[in-house]
Amino acid sequence: MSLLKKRLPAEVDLPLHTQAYLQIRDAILAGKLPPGAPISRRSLAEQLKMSTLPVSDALLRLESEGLVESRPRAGTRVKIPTVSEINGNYVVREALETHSARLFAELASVRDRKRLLKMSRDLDRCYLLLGRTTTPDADKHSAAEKLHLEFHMLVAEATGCKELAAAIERSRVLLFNWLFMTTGDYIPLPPRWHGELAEVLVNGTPDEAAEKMRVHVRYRKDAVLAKFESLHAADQQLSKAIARGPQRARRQSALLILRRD
Amino acid sequence: MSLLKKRLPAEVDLPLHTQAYLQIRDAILAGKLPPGAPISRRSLAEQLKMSTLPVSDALLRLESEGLVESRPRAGTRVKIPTVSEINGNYVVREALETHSARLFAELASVRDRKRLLKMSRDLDRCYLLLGRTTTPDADKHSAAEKLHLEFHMLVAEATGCKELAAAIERSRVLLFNWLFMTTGDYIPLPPRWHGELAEVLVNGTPDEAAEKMRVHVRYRKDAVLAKFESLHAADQQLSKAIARGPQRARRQSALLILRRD
DNA sequence: AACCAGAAACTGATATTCCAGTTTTCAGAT
DNA sequence: ATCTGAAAACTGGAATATCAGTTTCTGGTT
Repeated sequence: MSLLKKRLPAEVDLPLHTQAYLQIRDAILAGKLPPGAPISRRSLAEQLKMSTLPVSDALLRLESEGLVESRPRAGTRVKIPTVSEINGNYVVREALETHSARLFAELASVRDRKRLLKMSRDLDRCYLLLGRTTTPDADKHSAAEKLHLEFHMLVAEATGCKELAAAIERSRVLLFNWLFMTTGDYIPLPPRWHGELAEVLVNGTPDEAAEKMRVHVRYRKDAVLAKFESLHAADQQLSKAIARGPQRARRQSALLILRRD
Repeated sequence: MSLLKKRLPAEVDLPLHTQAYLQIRDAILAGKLPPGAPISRRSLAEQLKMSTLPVSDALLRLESEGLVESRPRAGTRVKIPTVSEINGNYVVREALETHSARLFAELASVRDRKRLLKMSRDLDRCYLLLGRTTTPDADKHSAAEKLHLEFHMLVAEATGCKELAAAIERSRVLLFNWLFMTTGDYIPLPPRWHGELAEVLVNGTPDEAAEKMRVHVRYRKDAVLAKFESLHAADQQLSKAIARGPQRARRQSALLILRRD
């Protein structure tokens, strides 16, 4: 049984290494390949019906983007971030998103401002529902995060600067993946959390927008970091073994859900 | 005659594709492969004494970083940026560097603050000398820009966040390369330009540092953009031909200095 | 049981080879 | 001279095969 779809016909005219990149990336982001999961070029090539060469190209690219880590001649796996890397990611994100917010307040179109307000209401409603459910649902959680991503990308794209939007997306993709590691207990957000943010972005001065966004980005940072630290501590020996260790893990842990077909 | 060094012995234990990446990148940044220069995987592989495969891997990586552009089955060349891309690069850089300045003011060590002040004096002196010379010297220009890069990297590294420093370096490397396209007439800087910046970073509040850095980053932006626009306009048909056109250009222009051995 | 060495299995890296698409060249027609 | 079109040259993409390093397995020793 394969974890991946086989050759979407829609992507048929892209180079194989691009198809491989997109499909592996999607599999990781969808949680089919969770952090720590070993990746075999050969079996992946078989599943994707291509040679190992385009798969290697795709993995090289994913590695340079920080989604995957590889040790020469030993193995490749979905990257398990360190606490320091997560912290660094948040720092970069704060830089990019505060600037994005500033530019949005300065030059977003009326149409985009209205769209942002509407999306903020949807998002708040979505999180509210999520907070009420007794049993944590991974799918709903994932859907909410996807909407959250869309919200921030709307802000970035409304600035009209593609490069800024791309940089923010890169930064967010990593965090998006890592959030699945902590899925289970949900970190609650204040009510109207995004509504208030959108309000300031739409009607506030650029400085106010930037500062509001700064608070927004920082809000989850400490909670996420603390959770990662406790996970790493609880699982110290496994974590250490994995740091330089084998590719094919056979044990499960609170931190990792590893699969071996 | 080869443009590239052949296999540095110091890098001998790195994977070949990494060696290729480093050497090609250095060749581009040193101006041996100027923007627009065609890149042949086969001849490059021969020069580097390896097969085309690691060279392809290296070029794929350089492409994802924006230093090189490739059209399937047509050719690869050092990237010629558009005006919009240069503008986007400046936007991202402003976001990263203002945040870097803010963090520096907040938590840089005394040692790093002193080092920054010293370097700012050296840098100002360097630019002063550059402004006085009658004939523009590409080597001196390059040396000054290298020092300039070091200055900003010191600020970034003193924040203690590796990911932020890496993001700033990526962003700056592109501009560094593009600046060589405009070498010839020098855009003068006010005296004590970096001295004043360093002063605020070292002694000012985080907000003051961020705003000072914002002004600093924006200063050259308009001048650089204007120059690029005029170059593109003056060279419109060639520029257009190149946009989708042939790999091996045989003509020279104000914009491009293309080589064919 | 715990341990250790050697064999087997697997891994990523690389060379070689071939293929199909693009560009260039150049002879022949206008 | 200028245009045209077919062939030649070159390009990047991909498959296959092989190599050397790492990890895992296995069976014998203590």
